[in-house]
Amino acid sequence: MRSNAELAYTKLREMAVNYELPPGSRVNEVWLSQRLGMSRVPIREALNRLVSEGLVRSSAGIGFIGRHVEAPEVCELYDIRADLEAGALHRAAVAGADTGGLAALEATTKRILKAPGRYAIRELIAEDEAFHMALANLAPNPEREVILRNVNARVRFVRRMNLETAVRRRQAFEEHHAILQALLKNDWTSAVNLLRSHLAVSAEKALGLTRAAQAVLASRSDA
Amino acid sequence: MRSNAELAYTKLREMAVNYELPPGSRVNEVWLSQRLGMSRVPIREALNRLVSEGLVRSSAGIGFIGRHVEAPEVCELYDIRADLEAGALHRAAVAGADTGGLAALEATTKRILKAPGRYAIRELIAEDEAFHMALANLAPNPEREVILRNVNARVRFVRRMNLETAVRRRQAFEEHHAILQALLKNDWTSAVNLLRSHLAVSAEKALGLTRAAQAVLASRSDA
DNA sequence: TGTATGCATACTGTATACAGTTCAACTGTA
DNA sequence: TACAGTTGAACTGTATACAGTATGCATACA
Repeated sequence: MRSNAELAYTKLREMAVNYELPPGSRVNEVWLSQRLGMSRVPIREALNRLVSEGLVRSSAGIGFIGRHVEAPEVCELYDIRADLEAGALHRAAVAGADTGGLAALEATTKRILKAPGRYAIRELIAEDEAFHMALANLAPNPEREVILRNVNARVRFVRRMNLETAVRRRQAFEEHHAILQALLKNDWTSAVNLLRSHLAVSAEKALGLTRAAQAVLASRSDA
Repeated sequence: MRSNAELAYTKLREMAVNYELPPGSRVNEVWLSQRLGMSRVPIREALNRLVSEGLVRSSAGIGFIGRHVEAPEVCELYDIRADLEAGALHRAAVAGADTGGLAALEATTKRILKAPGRYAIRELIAEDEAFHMALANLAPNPEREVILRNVNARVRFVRRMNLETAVRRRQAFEEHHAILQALLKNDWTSAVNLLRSHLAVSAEKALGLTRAAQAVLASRSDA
């Protein structure tokens, strides 16, 4: 039986990732407490964890504050992501990691490329993140995985906007395919270079979407 | 006036960094509450934040547990550190960052190299961390800085053991000096390579010290 | 009409209480 | 002597209460 604090953490983390905690404003603890059917204490415990994860802000005397889409933050997180993912792939190359396990990933990528338009955005996001995590985990490092999962969560909103058009979907998964082709040929140098380029394009697109993301959130709070 | 939760966070974080919370055992909340002169609530709020920062463990029904020195974790954190720091320096190179501000760092490094034995270990640790952070911040990225500060805190204990001998001190700061020399000549390629080598050596030394660190902690708990 | 002030309400931070759980110490038995 | 079961103290998770603070709103004044 999970504790109330754990339940609160799961729910509030999901809300924070999706910008459902009021961006730039105080998070109303009493309202959340009624909404989640528990006292404020486990909610505050969960919010404290989310503060350390960069998913909620806090301010003395004010309490907890919903995070906002910030272009500099998106940029910084994509840079971190690029350095950790490319670094991991380079480490896998140096270690001569077995790439056989990527065949399943290649099959999935091909299946998506056949008809990118018929996939739910949330499935594509999941596949996108799984692809990148699988590559990084060719050089296993649980601590790096924790950081990447956090970075993924924090940029998921703009990343998903980046995959809303068929054009961008096709481009992204074709780039995945090219990376996988290189890896399956054990052409590590090409794979690392292709990954870096892919991440640079993704960062540029995501950054370009921060204004649109902010507009979406603004219209939500007007409603 | 800082809140009790903030005071608790500062104090408990310091204790966690120094392995003063019982490694592998339950953290006694009542004892801490008496010790810090406040109720358990702000202490639990602080401990929750430290859980998300990897400085404390938690287990359902058991509560909070002090972290241990783990060789795999040290290794993983050093890999992350290497990828982020080298990545940052590479970004600074690409951006043609101004290295003029490093002259002060070079002066400090030279001063330490004159008589490494006369410095308190805590000063050397601070200078070591400041050196690396200054290099990383040649390509400013506040989110990366947060991660690096956390990684530094988590490996500080073994890192400090690595600087307890004059031999290792001299070696480390000579490597700093070489990196700075390359940077002041705008030889970015050499600087990145020297930094990578330096970090690899540091990782190896730190990893070699995990057993000794574990022994130190074991003898503490026997006392 | 705009701004300042006062007040009431809502909210935060945290102390305390309590039900349920964990664990160390003890006892009985093989 | 070792081990399983029991017991009770200590501990955790969290609900509730409350003092202090933030904020929104109403009123007064320039």
